Amino acid sequence: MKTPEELVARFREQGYKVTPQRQLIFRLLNGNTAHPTAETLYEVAAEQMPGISLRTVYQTLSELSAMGEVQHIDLGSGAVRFDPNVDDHHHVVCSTCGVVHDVYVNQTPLQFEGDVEGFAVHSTRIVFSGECAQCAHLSA
Amino acid sequence: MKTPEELVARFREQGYKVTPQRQLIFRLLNGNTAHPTAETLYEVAAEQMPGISLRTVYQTLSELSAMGEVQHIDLGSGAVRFDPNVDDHHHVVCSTCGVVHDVYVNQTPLQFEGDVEGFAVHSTRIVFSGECAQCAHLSA
DNA sequence: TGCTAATCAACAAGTCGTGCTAATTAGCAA
DNA sequence: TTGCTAATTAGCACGACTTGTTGATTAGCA
Ligand SMILES: [Mn+2]
Ligand SMILES: [Mn+2]
Ligand SMILES: [Zn+2]
Ligand SMILES: [Zn+2]
Repeated sequence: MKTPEELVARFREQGYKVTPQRQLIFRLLNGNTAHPTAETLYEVAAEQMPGISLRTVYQTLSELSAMGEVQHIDLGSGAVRFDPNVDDHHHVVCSTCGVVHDVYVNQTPLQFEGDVEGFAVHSTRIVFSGECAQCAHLSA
Repeated sequence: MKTPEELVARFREQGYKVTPQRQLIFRLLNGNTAHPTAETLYEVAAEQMPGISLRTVYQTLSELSAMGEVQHIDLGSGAVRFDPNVDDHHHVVCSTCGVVHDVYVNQTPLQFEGDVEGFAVHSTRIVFSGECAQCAHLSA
């Protein structure tokens, strides 16, 4: 994702108004590695701006997604998570606590075999599931 | 997934009754590579057994899933898909028509780097997205 | 044969996300 | 500064998917 300042410029170029709500969301996403859901982002936003609506958070995330500034990640476990990291990367997910971390896989593009003659791969998503160090500690 | 005959035995062992509905679902899943949703499986089932309920299809799929006989795959695009293939395999998905095919990746386990000290990987899911040969043909 | 699980219809509910409306606010261009 | 119009808000509804519940009926199997 671009910096909040660059996003402000980008939004103005596109004819979108630069509102305090949007700017707050830009700042909250900037450098955010938590892979938040819209809901959790809303909760943090509401602390700094009581009265902001969940609807607006969803709306701004959709705009950023359409602009390619954030990625949305569906791990199949409830709500979609939003990721300001749009580099080519993948994820590890702790099955116990649900934490999500970025990982980088360098053997890509991956080779595969199967009955998929002529299939043109555009993107590859890898999700590693398991148990994080903290959860392993607690259960030990 | 085991064969329908083996599943019948397995269900009886577990104290589950072997009903015509369950047996039909066993047969419909056997060798099924379509990665159907509960709904699509229900539609096919209803042709052969008018009156079977969607609820029962969901129920039986849950039982099979709990027994490890089917896998459920959430591609983040609507309903969960069910897969009687429980081998270690992965999927290609056509973004245009939604078709899902099995693929096998042999350079697993994959290496990755990131801020994930001490994370124990239990499973890896890979989804290749792109365009299938048929869709490429039609759009050309 | 009889106990009990399974099924069914019908409906509700929960989660996630979007749509809509009407009123208010406020960004920004002229 | 003014004025057009987008944006926000509250509030409610809805759609998709899945599970829960209830009460009546069916049927598996010991
Ligand atoms: Mn990420
Ligand atoms: Mn499969
Ligand atoms: Zn954990
Ligand atoms: Zn296709």
